[in-house]
Amino acid sequence: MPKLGMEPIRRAALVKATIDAIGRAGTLDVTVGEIARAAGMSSALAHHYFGAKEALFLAAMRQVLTDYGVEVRARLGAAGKDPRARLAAIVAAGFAPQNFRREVVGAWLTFYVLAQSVPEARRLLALYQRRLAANLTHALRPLAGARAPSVAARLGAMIDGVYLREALGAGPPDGAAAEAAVLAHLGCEIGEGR
Amino acid sequence: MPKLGMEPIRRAALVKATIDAIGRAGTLDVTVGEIARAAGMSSALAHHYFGAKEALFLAAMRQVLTDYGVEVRARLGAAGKDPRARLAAIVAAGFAPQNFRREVVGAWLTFYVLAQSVPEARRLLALYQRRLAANLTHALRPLAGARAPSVAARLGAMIDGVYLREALGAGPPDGAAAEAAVLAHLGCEIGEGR
Amino acid sequence: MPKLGMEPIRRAALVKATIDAIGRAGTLDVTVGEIARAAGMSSALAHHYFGAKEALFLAAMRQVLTDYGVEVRARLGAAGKDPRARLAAIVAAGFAPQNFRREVVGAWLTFYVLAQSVPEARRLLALYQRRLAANLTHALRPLAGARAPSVAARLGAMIDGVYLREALGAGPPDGAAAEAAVLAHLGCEIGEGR
Amino acid sequence: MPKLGMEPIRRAALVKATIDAIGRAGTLDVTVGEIARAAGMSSALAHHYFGAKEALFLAAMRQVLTDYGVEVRARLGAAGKDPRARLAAIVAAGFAPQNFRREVVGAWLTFYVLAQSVPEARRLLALYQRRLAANLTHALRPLAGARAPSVAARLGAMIDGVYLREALGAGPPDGAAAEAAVLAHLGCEIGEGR
DNA sequence: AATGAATGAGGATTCATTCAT
DNA sequence: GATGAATGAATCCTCATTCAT
Repeated sequence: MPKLGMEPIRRAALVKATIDAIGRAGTLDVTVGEIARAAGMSSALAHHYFGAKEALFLAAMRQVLTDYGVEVRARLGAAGKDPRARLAAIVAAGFAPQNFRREVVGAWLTFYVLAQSVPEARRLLALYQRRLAANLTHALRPLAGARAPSVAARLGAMIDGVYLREALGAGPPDGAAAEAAVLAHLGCEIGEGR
Repeated sequence: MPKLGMEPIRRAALVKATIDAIGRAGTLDVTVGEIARAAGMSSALAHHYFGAKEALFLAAMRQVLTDYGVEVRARLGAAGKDPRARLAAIVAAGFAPQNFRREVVGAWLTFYVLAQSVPEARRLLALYQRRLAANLTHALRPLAGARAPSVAARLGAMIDGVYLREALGAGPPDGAAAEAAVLAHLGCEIGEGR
Repeated sequence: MPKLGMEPIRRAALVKATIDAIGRAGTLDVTVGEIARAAGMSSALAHHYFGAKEALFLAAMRQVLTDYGVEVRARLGAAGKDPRARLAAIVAAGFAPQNFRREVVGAWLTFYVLAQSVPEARRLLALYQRRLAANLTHALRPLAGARAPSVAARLGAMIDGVYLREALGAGPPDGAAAEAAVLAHLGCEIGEGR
Repeated sequence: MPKLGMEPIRRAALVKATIDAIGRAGTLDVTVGEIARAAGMSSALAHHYFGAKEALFLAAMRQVLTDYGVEVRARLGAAGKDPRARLAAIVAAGFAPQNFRREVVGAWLTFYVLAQSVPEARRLLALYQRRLAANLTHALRPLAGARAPSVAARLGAMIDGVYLREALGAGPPDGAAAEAAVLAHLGCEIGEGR
């Protein structure tokens, strides 16, 4: 008995199932059938809602980036005006338990790969990187002055690098350690905590 | 016109074609047929020599890691005893023109993904990471003392992060800029050049 | 023009086509494509329903054995209590026109071969042999007493031997002659009709 | 260093390897490569000597039939003139240890299948059956008179049936039991040993 | 809204067979 | 005499996608 207004529910379920499936498999080699089954529906319905597999992947990617963005904004809101606190908030957002689960980390990495062959994915990723850079630069301005952009670039790279390494670690990802590594780099760049 | 002793030649050609194909496509979704054709032979022959697609991928990965190792050793040999020079040599090896071509960088990223689902790939990557960490730690010992291991970990993450970002850059990868970013991080960690 | 509830229809059509194809070819070397085409569908659909070629073969084998079992039970039901009549019924079942067509006989032989390499096929065949032996032994008890089991074993072998020879005969299999041969053996074993 | 006069040796080795391979696998699905390797040579050489896979199979079949014929003649020679002894000799030949090994029995069965699709194989098998029938009929003449041909036919079927069942038995084939079963049938047909 | 039915296209893999050496 | 090299031709199987219900 199909119900009305199912569309958003179905879409969300599919997107979630996609992220989980990709993250768990560590590959983009997941079938629409698998995803749909995990989301409790037929693959035909998945196509009905997303039209094509790639669109489903992009929606999943968008979701991951959106979740991250939401987390960042929330933490920035709580961080107040202090630049150091704002930087810490941005960094912490990426390693917060919600977004730093194994599936999400695994999915993130595969999205980097997707970005190499799918222009829209590349655009999404570039957008994320620009926003991150902007946030970091803004927060760094009072602390690093003219060096802010280049420090932000390095900080962004550091975040990605640490993330990447966690994606391949054996055990469950360790958010605290990851965060500590990035903050150590940051402290060094802005002349603290040596 | 079959000749004798073709095996090593064919294998090398296939490995090279594999790296190129994966790097160019930015995906592991390349067919054995494509690769074989690029290497100038039938897909059946590729299977004859490698048995299965995965073995071909692993051979390609091994090659990339080997090439990197060779580069590192060569530069370390030329760097002499000075710790700072040795660190610079290790960093520079990763961004040297031979290994920092677009295809190689793209392939490298996909290998990270492969490592998520193929144990042997994971092992290879872990081996590379351990060697890198060991090299860095050793060179850092005189400069950072007890901090050497953690500095090495961060430096390794930074290298990966910068590499990752280059993999997605629009233009051809910029080895010099990448190297500069990593060295800036290093300088900061060991108290120079701010 | 897809309809609902096609599955049993398709499965049955595939099983029938498989028996025909194997029987006609006299080999297990029939492609899924051939079978599917003969059953009026794509090979992909055959895989959809059976998963793998072997499963299709086993289903065909099961069908042949089931058909035989049905025939036996029907004839036993009609044979009443008389042991001699029951034995004749069992023998006749194997050579009844429905099951003694060239394709079925040919298929039967190839299933013997399949049983040599596929455990499940071996199990099915063993089951058939046990049932046949049990039926024969039971019916022979009043006529052969303690000798019943060994007589049943020989009778079973005779049935198989006659079947085997018909499978290779030039013309269409001759059920009446085959049956007569087996009954002659039986008569001899239980002391009649010499 | 190729030697002269290798041809008969190579051919024999290939034929033997073929029988073994088919018997062991219980299928005709053995590759020329496997067989050639087992015979200690390249598959190219196998083709050089036999031209095609089917010819190799036929040669193997011929060998099996020849071996059987040799055995029969040897035992008939030793049996003297007594009809009963001659019949026993013919029967025993089929179940003699040399020819009643698992591989040979398995191969025999697959050859029956081969005969269904390869005319030359059918001819070979028919030849074997005719000779067997002739031998049996001749020996039966003094014992069964005009009934000899039909008794011979049944006896042949019995031999095949018992052989077939041994081919599928779990353990190693039991020649003695098989022979006993056939002889029991024979005794019954010619009025002995009940 | 939802799905079972259905398929075309494609890809990995196998293998008999050929050929130059 | 012998073989490594090489391939074309299959074949199984998977999967995204479409469609009628």
